[in-house]
Amino acid sequence: MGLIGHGAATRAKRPEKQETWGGASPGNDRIQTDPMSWTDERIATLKKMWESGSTASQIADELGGVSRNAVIGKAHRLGLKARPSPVKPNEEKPEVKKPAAAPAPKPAAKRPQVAATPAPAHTPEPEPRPAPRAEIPSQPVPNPTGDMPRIVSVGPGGFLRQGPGDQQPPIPPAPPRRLVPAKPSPEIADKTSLLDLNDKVCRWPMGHPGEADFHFCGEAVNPGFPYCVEHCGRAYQAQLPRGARRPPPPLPFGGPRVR
DNA sequence: CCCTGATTCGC
DNA sequence: GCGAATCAGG
Repeated sequence: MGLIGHGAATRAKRPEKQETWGGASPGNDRIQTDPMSWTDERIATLKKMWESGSTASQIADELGGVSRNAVIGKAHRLGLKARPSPVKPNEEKPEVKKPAAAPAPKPAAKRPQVAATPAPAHTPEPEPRPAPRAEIPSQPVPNPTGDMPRIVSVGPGGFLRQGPGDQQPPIPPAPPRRLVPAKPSPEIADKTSLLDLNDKVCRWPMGHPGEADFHFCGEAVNPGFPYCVEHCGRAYQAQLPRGARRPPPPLPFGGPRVR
């Protein structure tokens, strides 16, 4: 006794999103009705974007009519999951508590969650972690003494450039992507691997670091450049003036929705 | 504070 | 099955 069930006292109600398609005016038949159920297409888009690394918010915004929670819930129901989640590194650590400090029983009476989770605390899954993977050197460029003659090369874009040393590559060409736990699938048989790199072959990364088939271009370099002619055209681009930002990332999703 | 995803639980 | 409410880490 003595325990008075004080409901949510300071719990501010924060309806994440209560989008109501108020636009559904009477007489408006034809077009899809409110249900907005998870059609196959919507699910497909959800999957695609989810696996693509898009955030739940973006997916929800793209799909429209659904909250990000709905997206997350659906994704989990679909069996999707596993993405860098801010909260969920839970890994039972054996013997890390102090016997003297006591278990420090947490009241945790914040909410009647009825958890009742026995939590066996058994982790019979050692899961052997593969050794760390070598990283790509940003710019190994052995370029030793300045014995390199001043070569003026012409890029595909018709640009002129001095030899290395006068200028450094402006932007790193490696598109940052989701890192994966390194798969043991050396499918890079005839591919140019990290060890195959030298100043004669193109260092343009193909794929994403950490992936099984990650390798390098390996084509003959454009004289004076770390990349071949083709990739020079991608690595060295004129700086666009402010205001002319470049937001055109490939949109491989099913429905190119324009807003 | 914002963001994120995970989870719970009423519907 | 769905998703708001809530939790929790960055």
